[in-house]
Amino acid sequence: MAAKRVTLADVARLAGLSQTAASMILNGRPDTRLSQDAHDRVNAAAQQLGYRPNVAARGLRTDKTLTIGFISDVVATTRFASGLIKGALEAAEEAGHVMLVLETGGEPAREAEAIAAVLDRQVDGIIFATMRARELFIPDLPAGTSVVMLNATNARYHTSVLPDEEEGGRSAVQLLVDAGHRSGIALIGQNDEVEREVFRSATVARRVAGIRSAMAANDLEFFAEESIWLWEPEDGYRSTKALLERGNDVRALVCMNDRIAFGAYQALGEAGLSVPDDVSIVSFDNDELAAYLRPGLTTVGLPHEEMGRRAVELLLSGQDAGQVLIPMPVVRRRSIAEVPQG
Amino acid sequence: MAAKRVTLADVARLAGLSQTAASMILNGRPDTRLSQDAHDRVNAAAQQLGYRPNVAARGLRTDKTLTIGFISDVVATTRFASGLIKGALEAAEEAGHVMLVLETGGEPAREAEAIAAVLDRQVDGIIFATMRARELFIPDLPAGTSVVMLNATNARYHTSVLPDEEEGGRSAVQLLVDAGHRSGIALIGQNDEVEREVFRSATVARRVAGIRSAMAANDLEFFAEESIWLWEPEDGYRSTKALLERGNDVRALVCMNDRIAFGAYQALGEAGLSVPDDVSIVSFDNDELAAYLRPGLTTVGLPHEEMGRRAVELLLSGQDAGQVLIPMPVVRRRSIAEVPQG
DNA sequence: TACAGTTGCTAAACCCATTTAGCACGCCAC
DNA sequence: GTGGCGTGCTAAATGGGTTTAGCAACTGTA
Repeated sequence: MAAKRVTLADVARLAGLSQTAASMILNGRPDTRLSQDAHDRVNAAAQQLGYRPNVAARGLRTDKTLTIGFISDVVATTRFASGLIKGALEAAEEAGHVMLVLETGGEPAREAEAIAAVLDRQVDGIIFATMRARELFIPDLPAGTSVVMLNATNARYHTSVLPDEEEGGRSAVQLLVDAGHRSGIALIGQNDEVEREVFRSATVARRVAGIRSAMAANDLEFFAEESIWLWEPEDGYRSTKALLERGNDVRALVCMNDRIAFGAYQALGEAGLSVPDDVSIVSFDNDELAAYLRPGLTTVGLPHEEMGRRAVELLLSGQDAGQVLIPMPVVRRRSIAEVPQG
Repeated sequence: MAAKRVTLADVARLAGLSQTAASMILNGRPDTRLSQDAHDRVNAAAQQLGYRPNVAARGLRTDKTLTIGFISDVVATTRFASGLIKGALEAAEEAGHVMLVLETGGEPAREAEAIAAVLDRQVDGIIFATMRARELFIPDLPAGTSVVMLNATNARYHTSVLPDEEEGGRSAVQLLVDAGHRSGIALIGQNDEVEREVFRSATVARRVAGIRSAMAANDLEFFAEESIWLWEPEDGYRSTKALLERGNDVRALVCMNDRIAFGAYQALGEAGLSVPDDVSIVSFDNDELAAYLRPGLTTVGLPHEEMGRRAVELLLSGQDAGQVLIPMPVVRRRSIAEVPQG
């Protein structure tokens, strides 16, 4: 970048005052005793020259760079959690900050590099984000570094922002209950028996807990639970197909995410069953898919933007807020049918 | 960020040499006449203290911050073009650079703010990206600012990276031709008659041109062209349904993008027609949707990652490369059936 | 009149690096 | 013995801001 910028010295010179005076006036320092006239001259000069402070130079002295480091595994580069970035970017912009975005692919070596890179640039704080909520191990950071975990947790840094999965799980079941569903409900994507030993993520466990607690509270039971290792459409398709072939009377499906639900739609369609007249479906995430499906999929959404937003706000507020749970919004579309009572 | 870092002065002190010597040695300056012993002592000291230079301080002197500004309308925050960011992020990382990511939502005021913000931080260059390739108007930048347009063009800054849509358009038609399709081919999403006056984007025009040139080269004609204003699944569904209801003998669809194709699958499914046995489909973008569909959708992909990558490489190389066209990869899945000749 | 207290402003240090200019020493040649 | 040169290193300037310490002039009070 060539073409030298206007500096504070230029402003001071034009205003006929010292650099000190110019600095104090432009920063609106309260206790200074500079005259109104001095204020006017400096402001006019700055205006006239189009002066903008050099953030790097200022940061050298003040240790504030108005810059946040956003380090994630694959958040920026996959579509699943890009809402996290969106919310964070917006909140940062509103606070007059800017975000350095780095991705590590979850590799420890790149992660260490990323941390060093943002620290070298004197960021005001770091947000660590993961696509799938999980405990994140991060190397030692200089004492005093502000950190917020986003969709992640960490033993040393307690401030973290997570979706309120337990409540979300309850909401999903409640949608079915409110529509009058009492039997023929299957869970697609999770089977506690089979998955006793697998750890998917801290939040999936909570989602399941919420689902089960709402089922129990309503005296309901799943007549089937299909375990799925990967939560992709293909898997949802196979799983639902297998369930259908076992010949049960399926009336409603709780799918662990929208991609599974997408596969379920495909299997149901092939079997000549219609959503929601024959089978109601409720799911999680509010993936863009959910709106594309016919009929639209009713789902309990991941509040990614709100989470990203809160992470930045917490980071800049500097307080240790512990775990902040963001409510998961219920997005009603047309995949749940009312069941006549009786 | 508290906890003061190790500075060059610390290293110099520990090595028993001047700061000058330490700086020169750590930067590997060639013409210096410092002794091997001095080199060893400085390197050891830096190692021992875990010294990392303060990029901001260095940038103040050298005008290089190893930081790139990435300003886009909605690239980071929607899933459609996040590949652009991914490629750029990777290339930046490989070059030891870091990216400041800002989004403007396409609003001129936010754009001006974004430009000022990255300029205030002395970035080494700026990449302007758009989700839908288009001519982008940007305010005056200081002379000498390095700029690359990504998936966009600009009158003043000529270096831009775009998908090779014309060739991509040809590829799509060629897939059908190679499979033996000669008739019953419809175009979904574009009708030159209707859309004579609408400007979608520079690249859509090229895509269409490529499609038409390949059709002409093979002596083929579309028997129908469905214009669609928005390219969403819902629109693709309606459009295809309308086409089907007109009772033509549809054998193949060229869809302008994967979301339209998604809707086409739904309409075809409802009409009891199977892909690809009854109707073959080829499309564009290689959206993640394409892999979710059953059968998988054959599509000509947007090479977003490669584009992002090239944009960073061009920016850092500093040369004016004009328009760089990145080939669109053909992604073969199962939505095109072979037609028996005769 | 003299001393203290305000008022209005500035010189200089500082942040952390890079870079320019140049010093001190040893050696060689004449 | 001295001018010239190569060797090995450093003091100080620089980049663009913020901040501390303090100066000079004026006002008010005893």
